[in-house]
Amino acid sequence: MDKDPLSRPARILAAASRLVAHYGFNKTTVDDIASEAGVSKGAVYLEWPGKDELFDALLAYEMKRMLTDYRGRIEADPEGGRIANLYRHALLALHANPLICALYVRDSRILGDFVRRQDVERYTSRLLLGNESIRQMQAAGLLRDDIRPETVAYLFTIIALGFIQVGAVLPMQDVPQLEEVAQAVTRMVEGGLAREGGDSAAGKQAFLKVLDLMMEQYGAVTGTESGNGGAESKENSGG
Amino acid sequence: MDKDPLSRPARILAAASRLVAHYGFNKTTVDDIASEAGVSKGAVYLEWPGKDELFDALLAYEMKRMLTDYRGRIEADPEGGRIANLYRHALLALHANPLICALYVRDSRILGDFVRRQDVERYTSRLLLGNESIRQMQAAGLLRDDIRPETVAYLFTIIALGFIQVGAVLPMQDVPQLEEVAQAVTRMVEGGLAREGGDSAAGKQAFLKVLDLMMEQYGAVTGTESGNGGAESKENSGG
DNA sequence: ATTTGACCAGAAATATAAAATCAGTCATCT
DNA sequence: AGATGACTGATTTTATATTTCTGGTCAAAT
Repeated sequence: MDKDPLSRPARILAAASRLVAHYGFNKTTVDDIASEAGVSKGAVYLEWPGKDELFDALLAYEMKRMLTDYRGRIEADPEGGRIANLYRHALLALHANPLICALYVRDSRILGDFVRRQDVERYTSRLLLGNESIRQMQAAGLLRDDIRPETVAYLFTIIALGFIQVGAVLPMQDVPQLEEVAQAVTRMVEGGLAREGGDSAAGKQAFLKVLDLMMEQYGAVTGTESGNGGAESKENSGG
Repeated sequence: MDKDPLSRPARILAAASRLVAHYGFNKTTVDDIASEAGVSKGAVYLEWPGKDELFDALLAYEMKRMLTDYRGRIEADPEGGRIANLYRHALLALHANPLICALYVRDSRILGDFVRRQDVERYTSRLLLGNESIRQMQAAGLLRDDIRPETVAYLFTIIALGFIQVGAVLPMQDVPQLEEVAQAVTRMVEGGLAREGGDSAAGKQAFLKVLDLMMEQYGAVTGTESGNGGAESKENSGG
């Protein structure tokens, strides 16, 4: 721990991520973040003009981590271009990032007053598979086209919502492994929405391009140069 | 309105249902309920010893309404015994009853302090398709048996959760019709979880028996003798 | 025998003041 | 320059007093 490879802003964001994901925006002070990152409070204000801007940068940082994770999962999957796998990886990448989950479901315990001051819509609006991507999948013959793209997007939103919140609101006695649930969702999407014989490889490439565009949206967040952000392998199943 | 066919306790419960669904348990006073029902406060205490007991009766009343509605939908559907339709009707019956929805997702804005004093688990635990029913469906050859019943139940819970909450947490720009979403869910379940060639009629009969058992659990709530409770045709799609 | 609504005690909401916390600054140190 | 942390005013939290509200009762009315 004597030499942290991450740049200072990245260390601050990582510290903020840990604290905010646990205590929420309101209960996390700039002092907390600074000492967690091993710097002084002044150092934080050398990077960002205020707490709101830091939190803005944090969300962009986490979004990039999540998208990087998502991209990795798709690339590693030979059938990653199929709609069911695309959605499955989206669910898992989302699930692996508590802060983006909180953002997605607008968890006011985490977002606190920030949700009132800032516009969180721009993050959640094109978070999962958007209407355009779904249309693309239909064009590539990977998704049935006798169902409106808006309906598919809505359905995907519903399942993602439930997927994220089920642990928090329903402490069920028998919680299956995360992988098991993800497989069941995949099977449902594959069986009910996918189309046979589409060009999976083309679909993957097309979607990776969409992901790249989304990544660009969040700009070069200060201090994410070292590594991909390390968002992988954070999958605990229970709630 | 000069002669209400409902008995007094039923009128009180119906009034309570309207008020509690809108204002929540905490903000609905016994006086409010009494005047909404057109009786005095004393009359309420002639039926139930206290507010908690009234609310208990209200939940049982609404549960019976929802189950009656559910039963009606299944009976009216020639293919109502298939797992996808069974689940679809469950979603729609659930969606049509705001109070049971609130109970299902433990909406503290509606349940208020009641959730702390009373055990709401006993309602939600066997609300939707339970593990036993799912096993039954597998035995009847209507559901693939290469997936654990617990996983199916969990998946159904996830989708129901998202289905209920999507309107509240995500004011999307393009909200499809309720029927359209329900059909998409049906298609997914049918394509991904159902099995070809099971005995649909037997499945329906078996499940109707389960429903009857559930209904019995909630006993003869005072004042539900007239009609089935009138839970049908209350489907607005938006949130 | 039913039903009512004024009444009461305790709970909840509101108001006010005192204490603690925190976002942001900047003189100082390295 | 680069970084720090004591300092400050505004905000939040805590504590306390006061008022309003509401669950439950019961003598009186129907």
